Amino acid sequence: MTTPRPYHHGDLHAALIAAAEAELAAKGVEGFSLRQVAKRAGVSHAAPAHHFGDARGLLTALAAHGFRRFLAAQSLREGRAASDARSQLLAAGLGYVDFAFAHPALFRLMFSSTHPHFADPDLADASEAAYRHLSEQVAALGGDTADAAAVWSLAHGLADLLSAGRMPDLGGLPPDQRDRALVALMARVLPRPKG
Amino acid sequence: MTTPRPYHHGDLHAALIAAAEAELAAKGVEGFSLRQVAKRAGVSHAAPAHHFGDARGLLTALAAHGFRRFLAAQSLREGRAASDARSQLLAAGLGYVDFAFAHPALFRLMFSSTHPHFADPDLADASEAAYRHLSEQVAALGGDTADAAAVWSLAHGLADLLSAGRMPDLGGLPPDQRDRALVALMARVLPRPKG
DNA sequence: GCCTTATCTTGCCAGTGACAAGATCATCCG
DNA sequence: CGGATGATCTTGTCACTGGCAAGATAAGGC
Repeated sequence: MTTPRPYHHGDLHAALIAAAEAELAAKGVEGFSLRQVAKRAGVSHAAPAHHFGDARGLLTALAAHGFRRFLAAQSLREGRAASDARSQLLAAGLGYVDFAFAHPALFRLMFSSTHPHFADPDLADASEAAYRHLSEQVAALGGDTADAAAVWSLAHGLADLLSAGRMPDLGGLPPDQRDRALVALMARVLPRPKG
Repeated sequence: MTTPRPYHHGDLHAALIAAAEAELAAKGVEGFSLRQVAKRAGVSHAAPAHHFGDARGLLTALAAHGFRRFLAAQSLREGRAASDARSQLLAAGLGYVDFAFAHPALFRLMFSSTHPHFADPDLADASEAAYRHLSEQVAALGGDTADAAAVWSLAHGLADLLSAGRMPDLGGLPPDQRDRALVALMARVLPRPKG
């Protein structure tokens, strides 16, 4: 065999993001180590610097990648839901919680960390796209910015508390029952169809 | 003068918690350094170990201290509000957000960090007291556990997003307008007084 | 075919948390 | 009063971390 791994990796950029996500899931935001990421990717400890500058740069790229997958999680739920605006918004909310539940450390990196550089254009784009999606859905239901703030806060609070294990009663439910409970909660803050 | 600081500090336990809070506020959860805390308190880098074991132990104590002040922030608002159950619950919600806004790093340590040892009896007591306070207020309004989950999630989502600067429209408002907007949002999920 | 440039490695430095061993002090018990 | 015990604090060391500098290797332009 030998193939002692060529000096140039080929696609180290993508490999490092994948390794960083695995490292993040394993050790959490606080235990994240750049050198361990490099080891995971099979390169030397200084290799990431050339692609991302420093640890902050890598975490910024990872957060941006996370926001795109965050939207994808919502789209997945929307695709399985009825096409009316109300069902679509509730489905997006479930996707919001799905993502936080499935990737708690990444969710924290995206929403509860000061490490990523949020002014980075790529990250700003990705996070703004997520917010834009939400506000468009609320607008489609006839809601205003106050409605958007209510829906967002409730979904975010549920996602944050559930992913942190702070709501064991709700988080411990079987998936289908949990979904029904979440929908009932989120329905409370939807813009009223009339008056 | 001289008083070259006695070998024994006197109340290093409390001094370290105060120094840790200052360090946390200055550097955030991610940049927290035990050695810097020791330097702030004017003791050697190994002194904290005797009182808190390790860094995790110090952060655990700090989180517990934070939860007690968290409840105090709610009580402060409640004392200024009308005495009916509805006003009291809304006041507590404002206190919840006040605390997150005033101490964002500490709030993150309490709710979005894996560093504190949440099974620690002192910390568990303090955090359970906060949850108990909320659920009692919801019960006083005639609400059930679903109502409590809705109120908690909405208040928590608002606190988390506002303290992270993710809701500039709402967070940038002058305090009195912001309070009114927050009350209007939280009023949406209060248990309905009648059927 | 040579030179420039991008990619990756090795080696180094200051800073960190944990631990061990020793110094200082407070308190208890005779 | 005084010696012993234990709590408190310091100094020294270790492995590990992130960032930087210098060198090795490969790819691509001329």
